[in-house]
Amino acid sequence: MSPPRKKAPRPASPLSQEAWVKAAQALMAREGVQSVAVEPLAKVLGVTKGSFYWHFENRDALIQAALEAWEQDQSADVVSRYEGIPDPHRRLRVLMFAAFEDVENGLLSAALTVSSEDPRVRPFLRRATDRRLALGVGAFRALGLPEAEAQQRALLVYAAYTGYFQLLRATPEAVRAVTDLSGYVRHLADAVAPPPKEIHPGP
Amino acid sequence: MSPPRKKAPRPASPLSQEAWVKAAQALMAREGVQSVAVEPLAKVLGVTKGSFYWHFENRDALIQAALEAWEQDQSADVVSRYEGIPDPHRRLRVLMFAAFEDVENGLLSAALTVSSEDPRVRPFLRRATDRRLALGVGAFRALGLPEAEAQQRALLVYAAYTGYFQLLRATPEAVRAVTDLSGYVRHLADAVAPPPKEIHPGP
DNA sequence: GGATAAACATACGCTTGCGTATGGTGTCCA
DNA sequence: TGGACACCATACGCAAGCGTATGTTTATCC
Repeated sequence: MSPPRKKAPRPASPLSQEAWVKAAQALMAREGVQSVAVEPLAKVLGVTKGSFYWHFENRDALIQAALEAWEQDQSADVVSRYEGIPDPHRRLRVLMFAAFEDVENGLLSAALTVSSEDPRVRPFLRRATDRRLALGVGAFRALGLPEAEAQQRALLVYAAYTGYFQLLRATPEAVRAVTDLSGYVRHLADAVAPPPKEIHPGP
Repeated sequence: MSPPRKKAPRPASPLSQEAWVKAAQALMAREGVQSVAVEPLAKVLGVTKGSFYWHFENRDALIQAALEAWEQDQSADVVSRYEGIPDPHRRLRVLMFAAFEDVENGLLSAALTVSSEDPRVRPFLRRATDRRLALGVGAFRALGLPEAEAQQRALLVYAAYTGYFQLLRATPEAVRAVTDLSGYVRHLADAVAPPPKEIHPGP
């Protein structure tokens, strides 16, 4: 017989909040925040609205939760993982390649950028952009570039990043014509921080 | 006397189709295709739905007309204007600077990219992307670069372009921290096609 | 100066989606 | 074994938008 434990009050297969959040994120990644509707989501999960309004206060709460989960993953992922690399030059390149290789995250960021007019999304997007740009500026400053120059290059790299995934999202056929992604990134990296020769710092 | 024509019965200040199209474009530029709704638009224009459904078959017809007008402006604008410049190097730079300086157009393109999931928008976006990328590839090929390399650089430039306006649209505060736009573009141009020294053509 | 038609307004039915209220299960635990 | 409670279904009211049907105004032509 199974021991009469006090815990495990899961009846059969009860939906958790997390299931709703994940489904919401998947929808957001494909069609933006506006498309996150309660009833269609419920249909996808095989339940009705009754379930949803048990787990969440309202539609806004779900969207908020989905955005917060995204932000959590973000900061846990990139920010802390490349601080360890001592050589600033290598750190920058590793950072860039890793960013471009994480297609899923790139596409979701692009999808969020899409919904930037939404007042719920805006603060999250703002923080993410600031964090990423600051990371880039820090990397270029570590290379000896002055602040203004570092900002410029960081913006260039980030625009190339966000633009790439935006294009991949909007017109994937056009992007896939360029088969060599790593060549693309390498060219970008070489352009903003030439690797073989020495760097000439500001005056 | 005027000939007994059947035409020209303009009463006082009747709304034209164009007024609806322009209003629709303005809305699209700010909040995407989904936000182009008939009744709110009518309220903005100071009329009711009755007017709209006299001028247009339905909502789709308006969206289609707005997209076609946009495409018309597009191809009439850039494509034919820079074909005249003989020096390929100068042509590329002029093209880039002009593109980045046309903020309005850049933002509208970004807004359309936003609605890329919409089946009505997709073909227009596809054609625009193809046209622009082809323009870039042509410019780089004229510089003597091989096809693959030219495609890579064109994609890089276009991603930097679309990403810049995407960022300007989504988080303008973060972008405006970098005050020197022309410096940004110049750096990008120098990176993909160094101006002062000679270019080394392919083998 | 009355018919005609352009350019609207008004009113209706319909669908989608939000939020609420309330009823119906199963499980756990005393 | 019978509450208690977590989890979900059903049913309702409500608002926004689409599209249609039909009135209403106004200029123009004869």
